[in-house]
Amino acid sequence: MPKSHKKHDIFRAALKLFSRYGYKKTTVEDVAAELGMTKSNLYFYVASKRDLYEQSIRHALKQWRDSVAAAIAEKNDVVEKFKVMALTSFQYLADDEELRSILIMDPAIFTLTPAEDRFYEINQGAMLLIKDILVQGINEGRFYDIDVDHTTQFLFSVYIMFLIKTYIKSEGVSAFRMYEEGTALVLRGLCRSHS
Amino acid sequence: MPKSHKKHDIFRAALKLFSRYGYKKTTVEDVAAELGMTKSNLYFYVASKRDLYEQSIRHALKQWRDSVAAAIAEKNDVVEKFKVMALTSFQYLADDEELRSILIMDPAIFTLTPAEDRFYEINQGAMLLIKDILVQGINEGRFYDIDVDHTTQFLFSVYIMFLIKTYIKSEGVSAFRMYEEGTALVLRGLCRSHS
DNA sequence: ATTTGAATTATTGATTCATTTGTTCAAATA
DNA sequence: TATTTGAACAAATGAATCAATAATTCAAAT
Repeated sequence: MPKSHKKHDIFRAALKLFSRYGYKKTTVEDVAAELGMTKSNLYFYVASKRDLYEQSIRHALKQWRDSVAAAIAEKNDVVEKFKVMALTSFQYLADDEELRSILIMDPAIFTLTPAEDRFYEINQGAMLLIKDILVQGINEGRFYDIDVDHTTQFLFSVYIMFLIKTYIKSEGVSAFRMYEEGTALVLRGLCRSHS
Repeated sequence: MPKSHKKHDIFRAALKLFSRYGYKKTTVEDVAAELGMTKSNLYFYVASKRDLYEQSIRHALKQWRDSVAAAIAEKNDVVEKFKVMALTSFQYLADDEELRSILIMDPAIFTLTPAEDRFYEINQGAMLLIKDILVQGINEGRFYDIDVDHTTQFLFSVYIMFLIKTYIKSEGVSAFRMYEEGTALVLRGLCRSHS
């Protein structure tokens, strides 16, 4: 079995247990047992319990981002791209119960501030998805000639805020309606002409 | 001295000490001493240490809201009102160092979720300021015919988010530029015609 | 109506200790 | 060589205790 696939199994097993019992209550031995190996062998793949935890989350976050990127790639029209991005990136969490559960137990994973973001590179990748759409919209003359970087940061912050509101604190339906209304408002603020 | 003015003094003194030492490190006796009274007498005005703390914050938050309301009342044009609201409500904290300091020590004062908001009524008042502007804009035909309640919630959430980013985590200048860019974007999304 | 001193009750912080859990590593195995 | 193991060691944790500090009450005084 290739090592990368083995790591995939490890991270998925770890995520499963961490999401059920939380970081503290989950022992390295629990994870090893779930994988049918000894705990000392787990240390062949990760540096520490903390490392196992962070890498497991990293792994899940990357899958999320790639899934959104794939959905965007299917569209050509900028406005469609924007809408798909807003929707799928938001909906994704509804399906991954384990990741959602971890996020609730460890809300610091979603931070409003880049400086204390443990998953900075991954989120940078997510912001790039937004930025590319803004750039395309501006180049095609469909979006106003805005400050791309600051608007990207603005939109990403709003997005993170809604994830927190919807999934971490669970405002559910109400937050989703706000998200719809907000997305529409923002899209009007971006587009030169409205249909 | 009227009782309400006495309470004002008490809350201001308490805020001063709480902002300097934090909730735990500040004793009821410290506050009493600052006011030149005994701690048992302080209990004539408040129910508990917690009550003293919460009321002090409540007091400060009300002043803030009233200050913003006054600034808005000076303008007639909706767009001007919106701009003034966005600016003064954001700038206010820059001047009240004590409140800012408390907010940093107790970030839960600003929550993204109404359900766990200890200062719900006060924030409802703040949201009313936004709502009134939206209603005026729609009635005058200058804003799109949006869902007022959800848009109000959306804008208030975005506003709180920026307060957190700017004053609690201190992203300072960068966050302020985002706020400007965001405000402009939102205003374009609201307005029917752009100049 | 407001203030006080003294007494009571509730919290907190420091300390200890037994137990669990995280981590390392030399030797074994495939 | 890459992976796995068991045994040993080190670090973290939770429970229990206790003294000190701080919160709260209240009858009496102003």
